[in-house]
Amino acid sequence: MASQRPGPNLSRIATSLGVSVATVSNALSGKGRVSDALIERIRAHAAELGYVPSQAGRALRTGRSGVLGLVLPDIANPLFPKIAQAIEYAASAAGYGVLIADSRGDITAQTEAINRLVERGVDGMVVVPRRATRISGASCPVAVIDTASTPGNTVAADHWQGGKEIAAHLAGLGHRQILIIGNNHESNVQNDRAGGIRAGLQPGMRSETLWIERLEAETGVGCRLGLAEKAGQGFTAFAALSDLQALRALTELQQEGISVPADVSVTGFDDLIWSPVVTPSLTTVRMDMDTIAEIAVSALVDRINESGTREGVLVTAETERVPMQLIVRQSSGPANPAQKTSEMENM
Amino acid sequence: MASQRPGPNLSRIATSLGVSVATVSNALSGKGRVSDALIERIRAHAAELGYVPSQAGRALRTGRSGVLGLVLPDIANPLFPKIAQAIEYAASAAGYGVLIADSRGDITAQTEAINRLVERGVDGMVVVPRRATRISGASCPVAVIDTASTPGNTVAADHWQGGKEIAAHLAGLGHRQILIIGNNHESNVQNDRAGGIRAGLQPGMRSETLWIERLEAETGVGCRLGLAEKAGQGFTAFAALSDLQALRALTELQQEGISVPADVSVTGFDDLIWSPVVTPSLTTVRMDMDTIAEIAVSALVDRINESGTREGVLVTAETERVPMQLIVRQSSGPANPAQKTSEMENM
DNA sequence: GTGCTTCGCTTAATCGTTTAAGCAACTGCA
DNA sequence: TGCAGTTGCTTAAACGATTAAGCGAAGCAC
Repeated sequence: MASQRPGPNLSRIATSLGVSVATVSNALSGKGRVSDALIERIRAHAAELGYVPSQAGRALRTGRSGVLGLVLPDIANPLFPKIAQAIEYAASAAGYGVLIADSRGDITAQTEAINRLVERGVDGMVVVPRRATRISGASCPVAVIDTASTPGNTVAADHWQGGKEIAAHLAGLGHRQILIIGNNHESNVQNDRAGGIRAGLQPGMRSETLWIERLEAETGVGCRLGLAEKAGQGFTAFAALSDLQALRALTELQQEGISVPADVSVTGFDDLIWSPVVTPSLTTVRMDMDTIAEIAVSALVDRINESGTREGVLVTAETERVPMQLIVRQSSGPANPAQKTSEMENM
Repeated sequence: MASQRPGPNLSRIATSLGVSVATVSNALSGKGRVSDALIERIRAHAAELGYVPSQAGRALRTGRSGVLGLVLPDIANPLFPKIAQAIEYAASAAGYGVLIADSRGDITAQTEAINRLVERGVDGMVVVPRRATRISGASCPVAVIDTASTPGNTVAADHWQGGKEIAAHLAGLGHRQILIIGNNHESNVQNDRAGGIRAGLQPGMRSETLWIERLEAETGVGCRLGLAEKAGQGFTAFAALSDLQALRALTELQQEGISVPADVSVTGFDDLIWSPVVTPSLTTVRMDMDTIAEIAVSALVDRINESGTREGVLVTAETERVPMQLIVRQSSGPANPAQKTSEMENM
């Protein structure tokens, strides 16, 4: 019934060559004492037979599955592709597989998802936490990717610095009144980004923050953001805390006849897939996901190799903040002098 | 060295209760002959100790890992979140974990990714193939999710029918000249969608197709699509084959002062994350990913359970096409009579 | 009461790998 | 020659689960 694996195993190689399984194992892993000649013969024969070690056998013996878990709790997060891709790449390079667990946005489901991963015997996991959830002690090393201000964060993009880049960019273009557009004021990431923008403002500049979820709670989902009115009040730059909000702002402004970047500028965060192809293409700030993933995975792998005891621990990395990179495109331009003052309110 | 798993195992439960491991195994799986009373005692004790079966041990013995592979070769595909989420959910419901393998868009890497999954001992895999690649015989059951016209396709959204829905919708609004905007003319999915649109046109209607990749090959990446000129030629509806292209069309039109939907209509495909929140919100066609994933996974699981021999086979499902659902939003409206004829060319 | 079946549990083998321990044979040194 | 140390391989015991086979005891029929 239990279909035997098709490929050859150690013992097949061993009998076929007239040696013991232990020798084959040693030869392939390079661990024990085997003569160079025999190592060569064994390796050649293994390759010829297309030998693939059984992860199950190895996992059972070593207590290590060679698999990392990836928990992505935010439903349909547009960053998902980049994160998953980067983590998979880094893990794969380190010889690990990646088991995904999505909790469909549900907070209790996050714990369930983590448990499923643990039951499957992952050696560690990378968690991109939902909002401000604490990771309850899973029984394996955990790396958290969120933002520096999240307690227990392992590594993340330097959202604060990204915000300062945006502020500096807009300041350099002559903007004085900036409307920050965020989605959720409880998000650590968005708060850090907004904080960075505010910290980067120069004397004489002011900002205001619009949280979409709050607005939608009053006015209904998908409502107008009322950006035309804000432009009338003298705001010349709209700094969204994510490209998704930037896109929403951009299209709303365009629809109401306000030209970007001639009349006002719009910026985003994350360099999501559509940012280069919309018109005008979006000025944004990109996170170096590959580096972040590599740091997270190697911190995890280090901890796995070092600790014999399989305790659940939040791992730490040397580099906690990875710089973000400003990508200047068409959606940001010099401040329109006509809108610099508040005279437009009366138009 | 090999850290022993923290939790209790069968033998711990067995000795603790003074019975044999086999009995414990039988009691928990409900397979052998064990008295009801003892089953109850064993289950209770296992639960109390927080027993979690070792997947490694089970996998080794049964030859089944309880893990499915998910191969998503298109780099940063915006559908990734929905697909991964749906597959993970369906697999999880069927008691399987999901191991991801992204091949970063590289075609040879697709084979590598598949091999990595096989080496990790997946019981089967779901492949969303890149372009028109054939899946070379992996040594496990494979379900392909692409489109009906792809050879070996297991299940997919009915892209053709989706196209017809769009055509019918636009026809009903009085549009007569439709510009189909696709990205890649080698994509089976996009061809089916375009074919469906053309098949759905009514007498007196005509369509033209614009492939962005071709245009970009001449004019450069991120170039204008020249939709204003097309509008001048009498096209009143722009039917993109993906929401990404729809977004590109929408923003280009808005930027050039053409109002959507007052002057022209724009539609997309896939109901991607931004579609409801842009202004105007996008009329699109949504695929039922949950159903598709469920069909793919259950076809896979059926095949896994039935076949003792672990051959590589493309599995088939009863339902090959899952209907798509038209989502009418703001970006499509009645055809503007002023643009119906070709008089605008001279304006 | 004898023989047969069924019940309820145990024994033991097995999956494929790793790795500690053991054991010849050989080397080097006195 | 004798003894220690090294080399090169083998033996065997795990890891944790599943499952076929075995085996007393009890139930049942004649």
